[in-house]
Amino acid sequence: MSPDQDDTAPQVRIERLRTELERHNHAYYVLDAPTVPDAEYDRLFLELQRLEAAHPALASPDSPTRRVGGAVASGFGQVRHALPMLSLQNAFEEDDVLGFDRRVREAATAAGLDASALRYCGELKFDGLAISLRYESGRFVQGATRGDGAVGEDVTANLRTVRAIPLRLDGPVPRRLEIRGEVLMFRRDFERMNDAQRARGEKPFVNPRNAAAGSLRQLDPALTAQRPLRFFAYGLGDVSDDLAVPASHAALLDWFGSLGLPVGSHRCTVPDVEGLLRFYRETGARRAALPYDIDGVVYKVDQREWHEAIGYVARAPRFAIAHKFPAEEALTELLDIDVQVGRTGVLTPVARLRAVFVGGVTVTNATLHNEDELARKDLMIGDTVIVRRAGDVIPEVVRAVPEARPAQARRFTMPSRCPVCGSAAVREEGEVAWRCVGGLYCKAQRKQALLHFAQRRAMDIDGLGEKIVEQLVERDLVQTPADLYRLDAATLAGLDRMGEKSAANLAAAIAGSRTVALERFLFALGIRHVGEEIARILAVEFGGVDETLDADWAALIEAKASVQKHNARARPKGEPLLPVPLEGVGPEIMRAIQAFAAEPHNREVIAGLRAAGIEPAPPPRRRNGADASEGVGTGHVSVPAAGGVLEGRIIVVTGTLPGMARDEAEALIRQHGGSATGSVSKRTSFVLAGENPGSKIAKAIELGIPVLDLEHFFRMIGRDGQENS
DNA sequence: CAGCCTCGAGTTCT
DNA sequence: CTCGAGGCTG
Repeated sequence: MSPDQDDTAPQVRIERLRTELERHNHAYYVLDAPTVPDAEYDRLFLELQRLEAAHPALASPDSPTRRVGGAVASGFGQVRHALPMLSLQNAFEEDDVLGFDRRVREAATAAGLDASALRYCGELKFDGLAISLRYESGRFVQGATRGDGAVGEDVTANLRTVRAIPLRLDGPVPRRLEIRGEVLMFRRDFERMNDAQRARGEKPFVNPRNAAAGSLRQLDPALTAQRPLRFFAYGLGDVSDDLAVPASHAALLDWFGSLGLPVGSHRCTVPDVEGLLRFYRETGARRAALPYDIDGVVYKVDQREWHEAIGYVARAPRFAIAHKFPAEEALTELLDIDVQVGRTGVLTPVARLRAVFVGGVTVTNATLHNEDELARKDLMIGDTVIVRRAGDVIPEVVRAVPEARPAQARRFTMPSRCPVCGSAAVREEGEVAWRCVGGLYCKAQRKQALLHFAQRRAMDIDGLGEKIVEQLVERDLVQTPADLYRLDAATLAGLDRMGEKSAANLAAAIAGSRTVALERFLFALGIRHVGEEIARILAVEFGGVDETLDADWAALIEAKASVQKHNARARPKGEPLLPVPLEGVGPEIMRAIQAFAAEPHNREVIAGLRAAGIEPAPPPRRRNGADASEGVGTGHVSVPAAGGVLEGRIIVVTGTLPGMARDEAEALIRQHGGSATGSVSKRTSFVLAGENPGSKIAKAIELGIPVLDLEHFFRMIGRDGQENS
């Protein structure tokens, strides 16, 4: 370089500034110990920016100046993870942790390892977003969200702006190195950001987690750059070689630290499960003092080389588990109890609560289920109550705090009249629920009936949601489902929150729903006790709407009872077993259909629907013998195929399947001759589990029922995995 | 009649 | 997801 430019050529000065700024970033964001005043940092930063602007040839994507954000993305590309980002099994009770320890030791022993040498590493479970960072030759090249575990979104440009993420790693590292960790926001940063947000008249975020997620998904990286995001590394993804990588998990975290990656400060290495539980309790006690939110702790087998040997259950590693803190509870006031009217007229008491922040969201409503439940909890309006987010989602009023009951607290009684239509409300003998007897005269029931009719699993009228139905009923534009087909786009466009375009779309959706499978149509009618399953049975048995409604139900009830009596009798003489008519449909359901069919109003509605051009397509003809399906197959009907690989298997689907809706999976199961049910029991053949499976997994493990993931399932039905675009 | 097993129905918030 | 209740089995 030219010797006349002081002692520092721009190239050298730029490099020095970059190194120094990164060092300050590291001190501030990773070590939490600032080394220079902010003003000094800003001065250096500005100098670097100027130099880079003056020497474009010296620009580099890993310069700290790039952290302010580059070009605006028009969407996020997809990144297939070289190694899938698995989710962890959850433990809620100590017993679950003991079970985890037992399984780890069994698996280790079975793999020929000395279980007495086992160590565990305990660390915090950050409440943020899991991401994966790819470094090539120590340089940050790509970052992706977890997505469904297999494919995530490319958020490289946004992650570049996160100052806690080093753009270069410090030290010898594998040529290709993938770091897994969590992006999150510190509580104090979150508060400050929200204050600013409010000051600008913008909507504040609900909690640090949502703020972090929202910030990371900004299309403009410059916006992300202004958000105070942090990062903690906790795991390893794909690596090109193992040479520099430590053998224990605890050492791995230390190594991350030495490379310049932030790692959680609280962790432990212990020889046994007692040590883990101690760590859990200590962490729980310190939780509020941490600067960020955590939702539990994570335990991992410390010996990394044991991990593969210990193996995986379904999509989750068996060598690690997340021990969650109990559902967060909060105190609030029971302001009032409202009564909602459901599709079948059931009156449901709903608690109106003083807004309270619990488990990461603001809760204002909670169902109180029914009169008995209310009595059990002995709630009075005005009570201070404990609210919990049960099962991770649905808020629940746990109980009242009796000491805090004010003198003017009021007792609540179920109304004897429907709050919507004023009809009588009755509670049938032996039932828990009060019901409005108003039927379709009741606007609440009419609305719910329409919503049920339009729902995806019924007529699938896209765009006919609560808001629209509300207006259609209130303006008397629609009384019955048949009226829907008389609406035109112009009328629809006259509704609030409806433009020309959406009105046209809705009109098209309504018209398009006229071709429908018979079982969906029968389900859509909303006959009491007739859900999807019973509707399917009826469709297969009767093959038509009239055939179903005009059947001699009284005779069928009789016939079924006598056949069952006959079959139940001892038959030593080899008396033949009679085929049971309508298996799964008992007297109660039959009476409900009979009552529906006998109601002239229902017949009128059906006639109206038919006049509107609705022609439910029957499922393939039922075979009397055992011949193969010659059926032309009217299309989207899923009757169990005889002879499929899954014939006779009962399968339960739980969790989110990567790249596939739950219904699709269930349809697939039926296509291959299996049956899909909703609850795990001894009869269940196996459970098909996706991401974040629910309690069904626990039940399956308890009953010793196999758990498969989508890949295994595909293999089982002889279809290759990833065929979705 | 008791004890499963399923299905139906209702629900919260983003 | 959870609860209630109908259907079926022993």
